[in-house]
Amino acid sequence: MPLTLEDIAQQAGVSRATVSRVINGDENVKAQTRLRVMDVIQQNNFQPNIAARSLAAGRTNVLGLIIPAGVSAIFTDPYFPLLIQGVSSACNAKDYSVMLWLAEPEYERRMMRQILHSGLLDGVIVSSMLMDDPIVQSLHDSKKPFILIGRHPTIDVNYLDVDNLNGAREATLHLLRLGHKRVATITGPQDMIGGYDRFQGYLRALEERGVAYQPELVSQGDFSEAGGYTAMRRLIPMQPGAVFIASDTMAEGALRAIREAGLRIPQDIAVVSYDDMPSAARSTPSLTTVRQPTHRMGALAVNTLIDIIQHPGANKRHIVLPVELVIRESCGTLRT
Amino acid sequence: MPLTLEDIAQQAGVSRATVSRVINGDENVKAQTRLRVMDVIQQNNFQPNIAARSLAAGRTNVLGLIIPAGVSAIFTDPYFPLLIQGVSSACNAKDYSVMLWLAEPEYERRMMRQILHSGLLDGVIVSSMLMDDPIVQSLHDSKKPFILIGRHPTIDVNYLDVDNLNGAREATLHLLRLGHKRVATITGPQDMIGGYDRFQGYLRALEERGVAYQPELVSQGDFSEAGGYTAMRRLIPMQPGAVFIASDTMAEGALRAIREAGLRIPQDIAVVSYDDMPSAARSTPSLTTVRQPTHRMGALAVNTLIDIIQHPGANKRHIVLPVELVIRESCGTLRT
DNA sequence: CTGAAAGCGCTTACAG
DNA sequence: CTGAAAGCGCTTACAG
Repeated sequence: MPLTLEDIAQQAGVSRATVSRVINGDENVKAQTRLRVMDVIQQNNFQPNIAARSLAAGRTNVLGLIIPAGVSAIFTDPYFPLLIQGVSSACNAKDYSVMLWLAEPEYERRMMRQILHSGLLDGVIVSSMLMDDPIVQSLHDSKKPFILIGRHPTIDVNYLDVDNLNGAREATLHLLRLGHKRVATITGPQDMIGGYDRFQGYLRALEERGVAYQPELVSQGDFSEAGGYTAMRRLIPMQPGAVFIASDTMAEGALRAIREAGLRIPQDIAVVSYDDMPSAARSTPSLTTVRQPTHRMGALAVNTLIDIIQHPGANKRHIVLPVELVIRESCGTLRT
Repeated sequence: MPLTLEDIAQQAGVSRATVSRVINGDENVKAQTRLRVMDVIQQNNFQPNIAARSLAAGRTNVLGLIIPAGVSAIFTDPYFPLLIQGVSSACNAKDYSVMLWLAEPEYERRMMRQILHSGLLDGVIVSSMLMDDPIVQSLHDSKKPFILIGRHPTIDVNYLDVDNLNGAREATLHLLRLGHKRVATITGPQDMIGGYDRFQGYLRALEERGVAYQPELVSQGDFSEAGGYTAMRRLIPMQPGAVFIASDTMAEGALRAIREAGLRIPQDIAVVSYDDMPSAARSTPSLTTVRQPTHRMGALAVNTLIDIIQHPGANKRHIVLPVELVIRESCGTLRT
């Protein structure tokens, strides 16, 4: 049987209240007592029972990470492993644990009940949700601390995002400045905020340069490799000279479609994409892409959420990280 | 405030013991009472407090999934998302939740304490461990139910595996039967059981066909795309006519290296790989590969683990799933 | 078939 | 600075 507070207390010659105070960093313990208790804890490799703590104190040091399972990109996009790694790593450092929820529609009610009422989670991180997903409203209506990765267009929530609009705008401007007239785009799903904002950034760039928006140069993808492939095949007959693609993973699929059509990159079609995943530099040709700090976002979401938990009354956090265009081969150079 | 058992009991006009029995499927409740109680539960969307249940009953309906964070392939190999999805999905169906532990060496002691002593987990699934990882021994020494994905060479544990040796053997035999003399291999790490067994399968095939083993035709990878690339570059000067690669993801890297060297697939170098990830069929050329049911393995691990939890005394489970060679373009056809 | 009661292992006012 | 005690919300022998 695992040891209990009581066991430690006996060995240290104090009450279990004192042991509890030591463990929870309460100031009001004599330094000498503290040391003695910590010694005994160390020696026994003691770990307090989380369930008991949760019941008594109402906290568990467990955070939930919710990702919709429906997103087909979850299998092909390194975004998710990177994000999960960032979340996990920050949790470890802060003595929190991660509960992973792949949100499947058929279990959504169960999931929300568990999250909101089971008392298992101190807070929740939500990533890559559809904008109209009722989960966000449910969380917002509850007392449960949570943070979105990706801003929300209508509900005032804590969120962490990258500057998608400006990233996409810069990427598109770069292609326009290189002299391309027919700059197409492969978008993400328009019901995901990241997909939406990146498309808006594309439009903004066209507008700034006085280039007319041409609907036939827009092809919607789903952030997956296969979706990028299909979207590019629809685009090729429109003879774009360049294309801004809303994710590296879709770009991989698009490159495949371009190659199959017997066209060259960047000579026939120049490409700029988004994410700067580790694979972008290894691609053939290497991808010019907008770098976002995915791993760091995961970690920052954790730290912000913990801060939210500890300061329940504070204002909503709106954190927007800058992005950066990384220029490689796929966009080509100035057309002369 | 969330409702408690007591609230439900009052509304239903019974004691909280009876409500508890209904929730936990105890037979000894009159059908009529059961219906009444279930009605009240439904109406209130009641969810029992997990911490309290855990403390009282010693179970949480939470399973842990441990994956070593050190594996570089975790970012590039769709194996992990697929496995996680399988685990998550099966847990949802069985009313369990998933705690994800990316095992980072610096936090390993903390992790083991939490897993073994915090009372948070009913059981643990461990995937892709190094063979000599002390986690396995720690779990084995504890009372905590657990199952390995991938067999263990020396410790008698519950495990679920695919027939790696025979899969690799079939893959290699296929290349030999096509008439190749110099069949190379890119292995996985030899301190991971999957990497080891697949290399043994390669050796077995050579032996069966009376082909001498040539160490210069063996190049070790790490299950990542980049590792496959590097390993293939070492192999190309040895002029292999074919290569068996221990994962699809490494094969992607190897294809890149072969292309860069100006060689054709399969005409100059034939390729067979392992996993049959969704990307294998989309690759150019499409990959001949050994199919393993990754998603199903995740789900089966969950169901087996739950069974282990419910039958603590039973014999150790050793489940080995069959694999199947899927023939596509990358292996070419009979040389004439 | 049902209820009263003990107890799971913590935290935290409260009193000193 | 420390301890005795109440209480968190469940489960489960035990008694009837």
